[in-house]
Amino acid sequence: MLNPANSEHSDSLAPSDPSVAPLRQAYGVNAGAIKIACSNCNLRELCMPLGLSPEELEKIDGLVASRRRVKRGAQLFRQGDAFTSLYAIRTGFFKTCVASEDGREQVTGFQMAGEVIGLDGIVSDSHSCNAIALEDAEVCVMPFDRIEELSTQVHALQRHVHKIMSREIVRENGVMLLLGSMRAEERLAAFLLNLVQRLHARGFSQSELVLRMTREEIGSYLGLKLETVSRAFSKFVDDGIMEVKQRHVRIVNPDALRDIVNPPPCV
Amino acid sequence: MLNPANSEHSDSLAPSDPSVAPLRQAYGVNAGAIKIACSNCNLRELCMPLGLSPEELEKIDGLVASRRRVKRGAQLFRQGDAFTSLYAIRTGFFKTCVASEDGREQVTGFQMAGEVIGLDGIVSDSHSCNAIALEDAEVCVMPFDRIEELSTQVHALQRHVHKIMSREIVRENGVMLLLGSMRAEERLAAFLLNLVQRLHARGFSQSELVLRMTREEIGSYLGLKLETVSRAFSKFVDDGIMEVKQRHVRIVNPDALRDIVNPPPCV
DNA sequence: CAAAAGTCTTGATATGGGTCAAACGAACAT
DNA sequence: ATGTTCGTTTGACCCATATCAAGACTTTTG
Repeated sequence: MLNPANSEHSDSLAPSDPSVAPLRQAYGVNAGAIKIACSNCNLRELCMPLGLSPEELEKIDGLVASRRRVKRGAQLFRQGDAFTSLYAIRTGFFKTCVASEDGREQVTGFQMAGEVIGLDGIVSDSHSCNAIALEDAEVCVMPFDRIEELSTQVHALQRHVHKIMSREIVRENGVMLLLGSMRAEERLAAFLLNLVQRLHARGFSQSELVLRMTREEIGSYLGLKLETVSRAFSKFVDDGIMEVKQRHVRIVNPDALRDIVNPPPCV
Repeated sequence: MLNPANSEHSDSLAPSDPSVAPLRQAYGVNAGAIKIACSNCNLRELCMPLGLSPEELEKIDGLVASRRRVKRGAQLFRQGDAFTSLYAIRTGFFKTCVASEDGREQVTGFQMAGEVIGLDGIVSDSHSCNAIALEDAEVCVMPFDRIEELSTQVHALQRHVHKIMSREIVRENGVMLLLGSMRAEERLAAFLLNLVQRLHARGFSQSELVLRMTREEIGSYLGLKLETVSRAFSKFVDDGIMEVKQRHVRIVNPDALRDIVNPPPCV
């Protein structure tokens, strides 16, 4: 059975940082006084390149100018804001969305710890989408001119920036495939599989997750109405593929979910 | 009236290159013998950064390792190919598309002269989509390791690469909005307006264009079936918004087309 | 604690676009 | 020139999802 009552702590997307906590105790300082340094951060392998030399690591430590807390519902940046920095998510969960002139809104992505947002702003020096925290969040602010400066010195960083942008392009290709050619249940199945896969990579369960977004936000992302999303969830429950209680989801039969996205060849 | 018969030359996406032609004559050499150099290329302002110093320009000239011709229907690269280079389109017209395991295909973009393709390959060192020429084409092959090497020396190039990738991300955001929230006629209107706008930036007509892709390919890009695309065209013709004869399109009432994409506020 | 606002589920009905089918026209090969 | 293939248009019908509506549950606010 799902037990939503006790999961608010364990399913947090912001596991306490074991690499920092001991330091904090040893020197008896508070979080604010600790130098902001990627070399100390347990998310480093998610947002930063691997295999850096000690010297390179030291340079990289200068990348993060500051940290910024964003309350649930607040905007990290909005359409039209001047672009200055990329943001690496330390804790919390975001959505990015674009709005057309006549008010239609489209969620373009959901981002979690270790992922980088703000890439949309580079091309025109101003952001073309909104980034909104879906739960209290903290981000590392990385001024883009510093990134560009350091990229010329640390080749692995340059590589990494290129890969992050390319990954986003490939991700959006996948969403286009989803929006252009999949049916409602296929879309939701693909979405859920993607979410658990990313959460699993961060040490969470492969089968259980807590959605941080509403049915309407899921629907916007998937090009569906909230009622359709709700019905698809109900269908999955009826078919014994998952248990759903509000935003708590447990995937009982992941293979069935995969088969929905990629129907097995009719033998 | 549309006159398809005489437009095969004038509407080519590959205007002859006036900056190269005189050189060719002066030295009595053929195209192959001319040094491949962006500094000579009239598309430079489309694929390369502006405001380079003479020294920087000279360095940039080393970027293009070779040119490659791609026949209509042939693939420049395909899903799974090793990633080595980005390609700047000199002449011709491409589509990029992704395919899911079960054979569904989604056109992710149409690219024309001056645009760069191949960015999808950076993240995993192998391409995740197919690039197919929709008419005989020629591309400049830019080995990506050279790009990264030069980027560390020429700041404007680094900037430029970042902007090109960001632009692609923003474009795909727009397609997601289109696929997620627009109706068939809105999608086609938005698509046509985008096409003429890009063609106009290359010196072609604002109102007349020749489609290089089939109804089916348009439909795949827009998340519609070819019959729906055809019906939307017919509707536009009925409403006097455009004239359509096969792939030749003349936009008679661009304002009406814009109103379809962005309905004017009900006063 | 109660009221209010927000979120989710479910049912009934409507509709935009998909599917199937047929015919036409253009391009191409024999 | 003539048959063949491919792309396009159009009609008839159908279905997946949208829309509208009501009620239940949850969270927030006073």
